[in-house]
Amino acid sequence: MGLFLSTIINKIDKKGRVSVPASFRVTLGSQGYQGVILFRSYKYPALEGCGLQYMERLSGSVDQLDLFSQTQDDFAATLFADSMQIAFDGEGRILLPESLISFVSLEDQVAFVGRGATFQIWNPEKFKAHQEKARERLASHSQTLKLQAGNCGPRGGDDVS
Amino acid sequence: MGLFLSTIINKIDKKGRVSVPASFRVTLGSQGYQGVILFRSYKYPALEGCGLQYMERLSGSVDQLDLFSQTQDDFAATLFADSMQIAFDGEGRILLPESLISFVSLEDQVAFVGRGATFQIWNPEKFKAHQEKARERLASHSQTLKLQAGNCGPRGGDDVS
DNA sequence: CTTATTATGGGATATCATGGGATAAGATGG
DNA sequence: CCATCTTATCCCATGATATCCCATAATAAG
Repeated sequence: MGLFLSTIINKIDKKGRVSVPASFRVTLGSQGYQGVILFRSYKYPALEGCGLQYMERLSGSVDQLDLFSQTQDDFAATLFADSMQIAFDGEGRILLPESLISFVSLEDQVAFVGRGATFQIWNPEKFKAHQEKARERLASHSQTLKLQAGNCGPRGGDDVS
Repeated sequence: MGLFLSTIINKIDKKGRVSVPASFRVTLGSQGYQGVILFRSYKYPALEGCGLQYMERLSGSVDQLDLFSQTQDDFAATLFADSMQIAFDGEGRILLPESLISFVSLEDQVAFVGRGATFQIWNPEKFKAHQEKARERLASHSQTLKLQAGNCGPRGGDDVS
């Protein structure tokens, strides 16, 4: 499974269509579905995005929780209920529902923000401010990162809440 | 087998008919029956919904419980005795029995709530409140979900918080 | 510099959701 | 067994919008 890298800003038109960056489309398509899964972030004014395979893995994780347990119920009520599966059109665009456009305060541009195994969709101005804060935090704490061994690539640690 | 995702709100008419969302109809139909299985939730003022194939798997799980045990009796009394198999009409609608409408306190709108392998039917206002509580519970316990391994083989899952 | 790919924009068509009415089927009573 | 009533099923129409198709401009790659 490929990675979502870079931050790419595309336009959203009057109908709510936006081109998904070509590199993201390749990574998404390799997961078995020509489209995206989107849901509202719980932490930021942004959308969380991933491919179908990633969502199926999440689904498998929820299934491994005890059937009918409170935790399973709560994940289902938030994660699946909030997710939208949106297919690419012939030109590699998706149509964003008005509810998600409002949630993210999109105007005429959309920022696709790669996050390794997943990506986010932001209002570009808001993301800029968010990124500055992230840089400041890393700099002030001199944060480091352990490089994972092997050829599976970084899989975990992505924020979906 | 596809996933039930999103929350879609449709109208219920005077006859008790409601359109099953097109994406749900596709997922349900792929399970071998053009219709839904519905039964009353024992935890929430909602209906549990699934496809025929899922109900068959549930049946297989209950069959593995001890014959005549209290648990098996209880499951049988709730899952099977209470279940209704309702076919789509020509326009992709189902007719909800008055007993289920009352149980869920439906007025003029119905929320179809995707939950991965199954879905629920709620009164939209009640679901909104329920979803907020679920978010709060997940946030307050900092619940995490181990991402199920993909095709990297049987390694330990990674946290997604 | 040329070609290919990607992104953008507009319009037509198909699908979905909604609403109403006719007909058929099932239940009930005589 | 038949008649009647109720309601489930089927059929049709309409409006909204999602999907599809096409063209053009911009950018990336060779």
